[in-house]
Amino acid sequence: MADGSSFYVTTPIFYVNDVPHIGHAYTEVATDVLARWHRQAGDDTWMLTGTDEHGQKILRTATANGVTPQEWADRLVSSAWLPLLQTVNIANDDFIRTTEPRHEENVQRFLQKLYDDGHIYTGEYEGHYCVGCEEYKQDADLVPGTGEYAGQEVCAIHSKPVELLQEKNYFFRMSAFTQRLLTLYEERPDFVQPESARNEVVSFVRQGLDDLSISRSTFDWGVKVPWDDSHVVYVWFDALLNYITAVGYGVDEEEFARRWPAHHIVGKDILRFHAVIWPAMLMAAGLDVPRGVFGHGWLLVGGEKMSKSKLTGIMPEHITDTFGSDAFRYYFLSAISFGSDGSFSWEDLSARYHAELANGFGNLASRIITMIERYCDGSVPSVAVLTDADAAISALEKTVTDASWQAINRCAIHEAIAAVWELVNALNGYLTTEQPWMLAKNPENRARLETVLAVAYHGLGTLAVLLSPILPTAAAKLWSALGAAGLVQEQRIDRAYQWSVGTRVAQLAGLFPRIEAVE
RNA sequence: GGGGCGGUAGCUCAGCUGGUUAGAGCAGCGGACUCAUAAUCCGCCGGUCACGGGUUCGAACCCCGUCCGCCCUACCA
Repeated sequence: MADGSSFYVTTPIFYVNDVPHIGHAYTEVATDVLARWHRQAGDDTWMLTGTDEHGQKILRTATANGVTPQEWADRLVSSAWLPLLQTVNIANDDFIRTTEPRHEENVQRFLQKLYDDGHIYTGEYEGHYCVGCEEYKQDADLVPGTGEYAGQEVCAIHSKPVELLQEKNYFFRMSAFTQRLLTLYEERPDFVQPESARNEVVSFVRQGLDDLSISRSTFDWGVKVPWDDSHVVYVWFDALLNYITAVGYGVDEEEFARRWPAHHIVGKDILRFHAVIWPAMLMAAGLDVPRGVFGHGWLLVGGEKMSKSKLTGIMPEHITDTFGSDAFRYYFLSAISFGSDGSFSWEDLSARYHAELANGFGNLASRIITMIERYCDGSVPSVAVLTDADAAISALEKTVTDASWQAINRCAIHEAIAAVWELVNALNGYLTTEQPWMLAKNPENRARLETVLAVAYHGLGTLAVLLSPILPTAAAKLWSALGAAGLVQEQRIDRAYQWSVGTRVAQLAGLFPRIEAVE
């Protein structure tokens, strides 16, 4: 059960130069559902998201567009990234930008401490640098170029030439933490989830870690290295620190102690930064490592991974404009086992929308509310004598409440939804079996009719509470149609079946109307 | 080269440390019902569990090998 303890959960901060696609929205939605669920269970919850705004790529794009990098970042944050949160209905508690003083100042504070404590040294680095990747590439990462770059070695990811750079760099002695990291993975098997992601990380660290170059002097769009302002901090080193600068690191010890450590939800492509580099940085600074790092899978479109660099992404609005934000949230979290890759297709989305949301849940709500209006004049009925069938519904309400909460505690979002859906299906079956419309034809069956409708009504309310994190809009509409008091998101989800019934139902517009033509 | 993950009904996927006739959802087919968003409920159809060996009383699950897909990592150059 929830005990009011701290639950701090983060998304990665997104690189503002990218265009938001459904992969970004997927990460946001998954994290938001975990946060909403914990919040609704009474945990001291905090959800953080934000944007990563430094680095050479942004500087170059801004210059090409004739504006300062700060102006460029401002523009993208307001035109693309904040709207994304609205599009998929994210209830984040904070939004951090790496260009904010609260971040930059404390990145410097963190770095200075590592420097003072001997974790940083001066070195020389030479290598092939890919501007697109913001990192030096190994030879193996290079492939022969084609087309206009024929004859040159190009980055395998961006298919653009790399640059041979040599610079004085400051290095973080990450190699010194190899053993401590392995011990961490050993002692806390769930530190990296899922299992497949953990295996990758462990085998990587077992090969031994190199020290990490953490500064750049070839451009200046970044956080200044405090003891050498001719260098700026490497963008990843800078970015990772958002997780602590956003909750008071260095300035508000009370807040920091209350929130940290966090659960990090990330795409598996950036797992290593979060499961290796980041804990090593924290160890060096004498801070707690995260509670856990969960690497979710990729969305596959036509069997291929969506790529942020190659713009094969689908915009979230394409989906929400037709199906709504609730459907977006439901679809990606129920259809994909959280942690695995998942296939997206319009056909599958449409099929699941109609089968599960429209015909399953939406229609269930509609038939129950309508019958109470028609047979009870809208007045919420109460139970008389309970049959086994009635008791089975009540028992199931508790079962799925417990099962879904347990699943959420394992980050098994899809399992939580599947558990709740057992109640949706059971209630549809219950109505078919009990046939309240038949009972209504004979006044002698009045008590039984009211009992059946009361049981169904109660189950529907439990669904509203349980589905609130996933379908916040629909759940709120349903809650109000049920005539229940307060806001649905304020109802304790870990005991959803104990909600307080209302006295009168109100008309309910279709929660998930059928959608006839899909592009 | 080393390593990881995966290859299960038309589609998307479950199948924990091996144990009776391999499961679900969707799609398809048939029936019941009418409160409801032409919705719901029931039943049926449907698989040589990538392939070849092996271990075992018994393997989708363990071992060896092969093929295919994706990913991580190295190196020769």
